[in-house]
Amino acid sequence: MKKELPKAYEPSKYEDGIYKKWEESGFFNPDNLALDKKAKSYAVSMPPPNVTGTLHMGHAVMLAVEDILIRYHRMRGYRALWVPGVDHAAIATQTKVEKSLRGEGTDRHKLGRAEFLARVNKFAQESRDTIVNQVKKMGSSCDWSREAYTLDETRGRAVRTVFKMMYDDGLIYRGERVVNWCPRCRSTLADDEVEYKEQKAKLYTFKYSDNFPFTIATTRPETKLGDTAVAVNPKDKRYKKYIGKVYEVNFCGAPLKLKIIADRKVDMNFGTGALGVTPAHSATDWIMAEENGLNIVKVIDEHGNIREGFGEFSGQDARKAREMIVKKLKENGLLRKEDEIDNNLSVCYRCDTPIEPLPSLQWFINVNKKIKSRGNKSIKELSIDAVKKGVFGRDKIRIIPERFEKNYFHWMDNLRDWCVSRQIWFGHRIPVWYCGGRDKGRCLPACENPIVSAETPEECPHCGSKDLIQDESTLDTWFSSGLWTFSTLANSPDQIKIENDGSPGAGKKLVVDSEDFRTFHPTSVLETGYDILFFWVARMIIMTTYAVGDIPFQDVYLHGLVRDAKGKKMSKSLGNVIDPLDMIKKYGTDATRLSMVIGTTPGNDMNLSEEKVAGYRNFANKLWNISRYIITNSKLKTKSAKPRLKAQNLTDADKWILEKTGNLIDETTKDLNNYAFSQAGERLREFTWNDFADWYLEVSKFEKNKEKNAILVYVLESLLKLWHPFMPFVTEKIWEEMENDKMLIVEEWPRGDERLCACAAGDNFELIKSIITAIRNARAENKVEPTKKIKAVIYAGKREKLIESRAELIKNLRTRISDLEIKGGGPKIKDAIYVSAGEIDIYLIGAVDKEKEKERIKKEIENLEKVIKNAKIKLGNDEFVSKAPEKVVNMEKDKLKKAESELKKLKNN
RNA sequence: GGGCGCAUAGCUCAGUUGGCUAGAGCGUUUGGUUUACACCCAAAAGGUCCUAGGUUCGAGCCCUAGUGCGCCCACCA
Repeated sequence: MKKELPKAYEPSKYEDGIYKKWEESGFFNPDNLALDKKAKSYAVSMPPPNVTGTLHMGHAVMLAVEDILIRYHRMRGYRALWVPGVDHAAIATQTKVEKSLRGEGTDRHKLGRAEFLARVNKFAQESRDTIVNQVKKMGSSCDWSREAYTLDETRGRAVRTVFKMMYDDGLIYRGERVVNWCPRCRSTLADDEVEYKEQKAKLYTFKYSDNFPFTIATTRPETKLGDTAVAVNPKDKRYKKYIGKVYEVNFCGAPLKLKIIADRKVDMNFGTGALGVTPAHSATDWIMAEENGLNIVKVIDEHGNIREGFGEFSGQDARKAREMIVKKLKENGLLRKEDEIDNNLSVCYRCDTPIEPLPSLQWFINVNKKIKSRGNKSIKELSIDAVKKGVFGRDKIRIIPERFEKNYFHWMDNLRDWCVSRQIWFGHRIPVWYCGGRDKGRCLPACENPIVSAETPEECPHCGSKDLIQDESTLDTWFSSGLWTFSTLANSPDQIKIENDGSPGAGKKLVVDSEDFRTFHPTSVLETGYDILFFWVARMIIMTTYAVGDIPFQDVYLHGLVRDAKGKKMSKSLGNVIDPLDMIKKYGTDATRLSMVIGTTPGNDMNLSEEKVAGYRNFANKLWNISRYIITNSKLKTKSAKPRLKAQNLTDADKWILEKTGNLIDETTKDLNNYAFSQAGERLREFTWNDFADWYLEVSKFEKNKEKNAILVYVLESLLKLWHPFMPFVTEKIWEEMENDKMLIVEEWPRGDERLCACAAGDNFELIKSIITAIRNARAENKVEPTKKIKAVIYAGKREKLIESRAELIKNLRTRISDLEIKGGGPKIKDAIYVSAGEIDIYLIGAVDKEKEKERIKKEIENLEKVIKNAKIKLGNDEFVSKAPEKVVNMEKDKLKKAESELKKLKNN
C-alpha cells in the first residue's frame, strides 16, 4: 500500500478538478443529500455581488465565511442551502456602461431606452459570468441550480407584488419633496447614497437690497433668487423686532417677497445669525416653508441650470450664475464680506458630482404609517422590534457583534420616508401606469388615479382605454435586494402570491408557494460587511417583516473591511488593491480563505498582507506533508472510521494525542457554533502543527506499537474533517488520496464524545515532553555541538518506571543522547549540565560550558525567585486567602511549593 | 454636534463570566540536513497591556476622566 505523493502541495494542479467533482456530485444542492425527513434546515442567502465587474477582497471574506458555515452544517447533517446570485446594482451598473459609451462618443439618450438597456444587459451578463467563475474559484459550495438575479423575472414579480401591497396599504405614495438630485446621473439619490466631502467654500455676507434691514450669509448666492423668507433664531435679540414683517426687495433684478420668520434651528453664531430660506433647494428650508406656509420658488432645474424667468441668469449653470450674482452684488455695494469657511459638500456616491437639492415628484415609502395587519405597527416599529424583542413569535434577530445593534437602532429611530424612485433606465420599472385617456379628456376624474399592478395591465380599468403609459422611473436597487431572502426561494414567478393573512385587520401577506420557502425561510444567518448594515440588512428586515410577516433571518454576522497591510482602505487610485484571484493563483484558495478568517474578529477591519497569505500556503503544505507521511507509511486498508483500541496497548503518547483530539473536536464545534472562526482556526493550526506534527508524528517514528497505525489515520482523518470547512481543497484532495469512497464534503462531522478509548492521558506524556524540551534547551544554551552525542543521567524519583519505559523517545527526539541512565536518585554530579523538569533531575555529562551554564542557571533562578515572591505576597495576604476561591488559593500554594523545590535543587547543583 | 469602536512584542493581531511568570503568526537572533515537509526542524530574545484615578483579596479585562487614531450618522445656511 505504498503510495507516492508529490513533495509540495500545488493548489493550482487540483483545485479546479476538485470543484468540478463537487459540482458533479450534486451535493451543493441539499435535495441530493442523503438526509432523513427530520433533518433540520440551514440556509444562507449569498449577498449578491454587483454586476459591475469583478470580485474584490470583501467578497472573498464573505465567501470564505459563508462557505465555512455551509460546509460545517452540511457535515453536521443539516439540509444546508446556500443560494447564490448577483445584484443588478441599478445606478452603479448604468454609470459604468454610460462611461464606456462616452468613450465611444455616444450616450444613452442618443441610443434610446431600448438599445441602451440591451447594452447594459449585455454588460451585466458578462459581468455575471466573470463573477460566477470567481465565486467558484473561492471554492464556494453554493447551489447553482438556484442561482438568482435581482432583475430576473421571478424577482421582478416579487418586486411588483410588494410594491402593489404597499400601495394598497397606503405605504407607498407619490409626493413632492426636496430630494438629493444628481445632475449628472439625472436621478434622485437616497439619503445614504449621498457622500460628504470636506472642502473650502466661500461664505458671502450681503444685503438683498438697500431697503432690507440687515445682512444674511450664504455659500450659494444663486439660490437666493428663490428665497421666500428669512429665518432668525427666536431668542436672537438683534432680530426680534423684525419677526413677522414682510419685505419686498429687488434682488439682482428678481423681485422677492421675504417674510421674517423665527426658527429654533437657526444658529445665532453662524454668519449673521440670519438665514435666507430657499424652500426649493434645501431640505431644511422646505420643512420651514411647510411650517410657515411659505411660497416655493424653484430656481434650479434638473440639469443644474437656472430656470426660466430669472432674466440674464436663466439657462446659466448654477456655478456661473453664482459668479454673476456675486459680481452684481459687488457692483451695487451690497456685498459686505467674503469669508473662507470649511464646508461639507454633498456629492453623489457614484460619480462625485455635487448634489443639487431639488423639489421633485417621487415615490416614497411611508415608514411611520401604522399597519393594521402587523399589530398596528409601522414598518419602522416592526423593524426595531424584530431586533429588540422579536416579532411574529420568532426569537429576536441576533446581530454579531452585538454592538452593531446600537447602530441599527439609532439608524432606525432616525429613519425618514424612503424615496424609492430613481430616474435611471436600468432597473425595475415602477409598476404604475397612467391612463392615456385622461389627457384626451375622456373619463375624468377616475382616470386620474394611477393603475398599480403586479402584472402589466391591458387596459384602463376605469375607461377601458388601451392607451396606457408606464411611469418612467425605476426603483431603488435596494428595493429588490430588500426582498432577497424570500424572493430567491421562489422557483418561478407564479409562486409569488398575495394571501389573506387571517389577521383581525384582514391584512394581506406575501406568500411564496414553494417547498424551498417552506423549508428554508426564514434563513439561518445573513453574513455581510458591516458597511451595508443600513443599505441592505435593515432594508431586508423592513421589507420582509412587512410583506411576509416574518423575519428574513435569525442571525446577522457582520465581517470587517479588508484593508491593506498598513491599514489603508484598498482602492484602485492608491494602487494598493490585492486581488483575491492573484492570491489564489499564487498561494491557493485554501491559503487565501484562511487569511480571510484567522486573525480577525467580527465587525473589526483586517489588514491583509501578501505575507499572511503566504504563511497559510505554508500551512496547507504542512498538512499535505503530514498526510504524505502517514499515507506512505501506514496501512490505510486497516483503517475504519472508529477503530477499536485496547487501553492496555496504548502508550502515554497515544492517550495524550487521543485525549487532545477529543477536546479539539469539542472546542472546534463550539467555536463554529459561536461564529468564532478565528479561534477555531488558530486552535486547529496549533494542534495540527505543534501537537500532531511536531510531537506525535515524531514520537511515532521511535515508538512502535500495535495501535499506532490506526491512531495516526484516525487523528489525521479527524483533522481533515475539522479543517474541511476552512480549507476544502487540500482536505478533499488528501481525503481522496486516502482511498475513501465517500467525498469529504459529505462526511459526518466528528463527535468529541465518541472517544477512541475511555482512558485518561494524565500528565505522563507531558512529563516526557518537558524532559525532552529541557534537554534540548540546555544543549542549545550551552552551545553543545549539534552533532555531539552526550550522556545523560536522570534521577526520576517516583517516575522511574515511566521514564525508563520512554527512554527511546528521550534519547532520540532531537536530544542526541547516546547513553541514558535512569535511576531513582543519587548524588549530584559535578561538571555536568543540570536541568530539572518538575521533580525530575537531569544531568548532561561531557558537554558543559561552565560560563554558559552559570548564566543559564542564574537566569532560571531569577525566574523562580520572581514566581516565589509573587506567590508569597499573595498567600501572605489574609484577605486573598479568605476571599479568593479555594481553587485559586490552592493553585497558588502548589505553584509556590514547586518553585521552591526547584529553586532548592538549582542552588544545590 | 450625536453615536460607535480601537490602543497589548519590531509588524499583524488573540486574550470568552476579573485568577498569568500576558499568548500566536510574521519578522529578528543562534544553531541545524533528521523516516513527511527549507513552504522545514530545534532553541532563544523581545511587553510600563496608551495615561491618570477608582472598584476589588486580585484588573490587560470592570468604572470614571484624559490623550491619540479610526469609522458611522446628522449637518453648516
